[in-house]
Amino acid sequence: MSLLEEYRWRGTLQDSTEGAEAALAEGPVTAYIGFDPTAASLHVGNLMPIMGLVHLQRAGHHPIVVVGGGTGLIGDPSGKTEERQLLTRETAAENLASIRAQLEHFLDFDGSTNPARTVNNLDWLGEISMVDFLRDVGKHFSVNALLKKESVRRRVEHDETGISYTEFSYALLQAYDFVQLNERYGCTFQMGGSDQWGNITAGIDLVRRMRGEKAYGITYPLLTGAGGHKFGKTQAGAVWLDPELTSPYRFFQFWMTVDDRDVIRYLRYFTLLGSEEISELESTHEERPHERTAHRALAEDVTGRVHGKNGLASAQRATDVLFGGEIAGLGADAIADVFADVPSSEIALARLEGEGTGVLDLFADAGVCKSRGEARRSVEGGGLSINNVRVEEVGAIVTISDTIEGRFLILRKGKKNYHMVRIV
RNA sequence: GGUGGGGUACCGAAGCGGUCAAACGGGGCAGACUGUAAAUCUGCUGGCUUAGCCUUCGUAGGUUCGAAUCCUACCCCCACCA
Repeated sequence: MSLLEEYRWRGTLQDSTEGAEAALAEGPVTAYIGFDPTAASLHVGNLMPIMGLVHLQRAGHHPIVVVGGGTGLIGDPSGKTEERQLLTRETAAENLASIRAQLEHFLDFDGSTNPARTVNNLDWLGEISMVDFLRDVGKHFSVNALLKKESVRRRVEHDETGISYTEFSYALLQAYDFVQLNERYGCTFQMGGSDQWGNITAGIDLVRRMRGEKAYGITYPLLTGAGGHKFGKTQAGAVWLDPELTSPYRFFQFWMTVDDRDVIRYLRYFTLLGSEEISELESTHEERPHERTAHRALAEDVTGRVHGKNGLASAQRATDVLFGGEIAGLGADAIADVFADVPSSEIALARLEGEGTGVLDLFADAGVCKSRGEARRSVEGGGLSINNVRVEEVGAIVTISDTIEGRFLILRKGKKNYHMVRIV
């Protein structure tokens, strides 16, 4: 199966420029995707492009990840209604390093035949002089055409926000990236989200004009969840790949609670499972949805890739206990293990001795509830429990005798928000 | 710069002297039902030492027994005009 056929059945091919398929069929090509170094970690929203590169590399092509240290300093106006906050060079460089580390879970950077590589476009954007840039690059762009670009026009038409000259120039920089990558690495492909179409074609044109070479582009669709929610956002914010920001347990749970209508699609997008396996999961899911087979497969595959065997194992252990068995039967050591990934806090032993501590304070201090008032309301609505026993009274008192072997308290809000309090 | 309109809780949006911690909708949280799903129904959605008290309606002052509501100044936004 060719690369584009792979993308097609997975539903991750939105569009491709003319001749792209033939060029890919001829032999290994070098292709790139750009990532914004706006944060020190990638999040699940970046998985689509990452998987795009994974398939590319598996098909024997050469992936290049461009972390936009230079363009990140400028800001892409696409999809933005307001001027962006600019990054500092230092931040961009730090973020780049940690992003690269995360990508190593997906791509092979050491293989001898077609290793992936990361490059920072600041390497050339930081060097070129204004005069050279305007003469060599700017000359090829018509302002008239730029003004017609959707991303620019929307901003130009809105007088209030407008667009700065800086962001207006963004498309030129990205196009110039393509030229540089073509020159340095023989790169002839660019991939990106469908909102990048304009930037990609601008790059292709510039490669043709400045380098006299034919280049291609393909785009993937922008992701939306079935409920119309933004993909990858939870009430707690983005779902990050960094275990410090989103624990493997939470990460696993994110996939376990995906809307039924999305789960098969996500299996195609975010796992390497083949079409037969996915079809099988699909029919299992349709016949016995309560078994959550498809969700489990999705969560296991993605969590395993991002957090490794150990991360996946601990997330699964916690999930099995929390959503299957009883906490009551477990010893403190087993609990410590299971809850290693669950959010936790500490409480002084002294507060549980004698008088003990009120449940409202306990939940508020642990951060499970934002305030005592919220804790009170949750108790009234029957939403809180300690060690899986529902809290019935607003005035309930917790003492050392309620703890698990004097070491832990397991707080829960709602059905799936667990929190461990360690007694110190 | 001129004229008119406006800034209310997470968002949108009512309120226009007391009965306003502020209608309604969305979102969020929780409960029920299920399957850790969706849909639906129900409750909650400023804080606290909770029959009460405290802080909130752009900012700062003022009038009044009493202000989100009236007055003054300032800041910001929107529309039209220049």
